[in-house]
Amino acid sequence: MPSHCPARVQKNGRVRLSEASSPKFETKRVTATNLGGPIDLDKTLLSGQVFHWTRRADGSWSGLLGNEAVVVSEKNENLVLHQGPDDRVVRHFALDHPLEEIYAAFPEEPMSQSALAACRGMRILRQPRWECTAAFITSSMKQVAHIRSMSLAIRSRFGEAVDGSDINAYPPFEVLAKATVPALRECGLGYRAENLLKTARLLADGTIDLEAIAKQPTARLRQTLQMLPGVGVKVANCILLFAYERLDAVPIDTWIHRILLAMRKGRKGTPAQLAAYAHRRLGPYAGYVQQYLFHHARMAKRGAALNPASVFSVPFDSHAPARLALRANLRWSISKAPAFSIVVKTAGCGATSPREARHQK
DNA sequence: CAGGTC
DNA sequence: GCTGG
Repeated sequence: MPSHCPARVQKNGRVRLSEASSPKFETKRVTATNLGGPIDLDKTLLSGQVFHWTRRADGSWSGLLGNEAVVVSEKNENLVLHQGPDDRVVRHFALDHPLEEIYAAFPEEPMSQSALAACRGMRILRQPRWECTAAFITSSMKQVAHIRSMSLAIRSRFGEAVDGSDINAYPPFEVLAKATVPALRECGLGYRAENLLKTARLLADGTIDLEAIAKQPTARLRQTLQMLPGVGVKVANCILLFAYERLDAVPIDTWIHRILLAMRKGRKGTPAQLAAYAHRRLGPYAGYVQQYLFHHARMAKRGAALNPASVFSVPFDSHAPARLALRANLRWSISKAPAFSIVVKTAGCGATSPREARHQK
């Protein structure tokens, strides 16, 4: 692709954002009728599955798909493509995922239904394998915002400029394989630098081929991925879900861990037992359910900081009306659906404050 | 204290 | 055990 053209993009990255959105780029409208279902772009790109996209003042999003600049926005719940290769963009945003079928498979359980009501339209992307693998190797014990800053730092330092984009492409593993631990640490990786470097080298010398292993069944693929340094069971599940379209894979991080405990009314268990429970309880699209629960819980906490009463003192049952209204006429203009409470011990439908929940842990 | 790993 | 939002 044309990524070797001399970049019009300066190093300071402050390139003609206005030009990228100027009328010289034809605006194509991707409608639900010809290309699949609707999408909630904000929720999709803010849910911590991909980290380099930037929301602009006008609400559109700019990012990269491999080595190609992409600009998209949302209109009437449809994806609007302003710039980028349409076929690949549509595939990336997974507009063919059968959302209604997926929603029908969501568990009849208050937290899942609450998350569904709040996050309708959020899609799980089909991400490039290496970029996704690398991003989640750097993710351990990091906040989403910092994973993003590490990704951008690595792109800026090691990646190639992309015509029409203000950020660089993610460097191929062949490039990172030749990097050094100190250089990677300067991108903010800390102890993760060594893992990313070792993984890049394993891929560069052909020990593991991220494309070739895609045909492995999920359990085996998970084991294969865990051969990479820095990839444990949680990160492996993230890669399975976000880069190998294994929609039943359930990454269990601290958020999902707490939520699963709440679903089990506080009953603990080994990691394997919780994973088994998650698959039983969350169903065939467990990975989708997981992503909705994750994003909703994070947003609920953010809201709680602003207005604690509005989020955490809502009993589960109070969501029922909104839920029913939703199902009645599949409209999803609910951007302010009530959040669920995360409680470890639920006595009836009593509200539990976040502080109490924490103490009960 | 944070989307864990070894 | 690294490190920043």
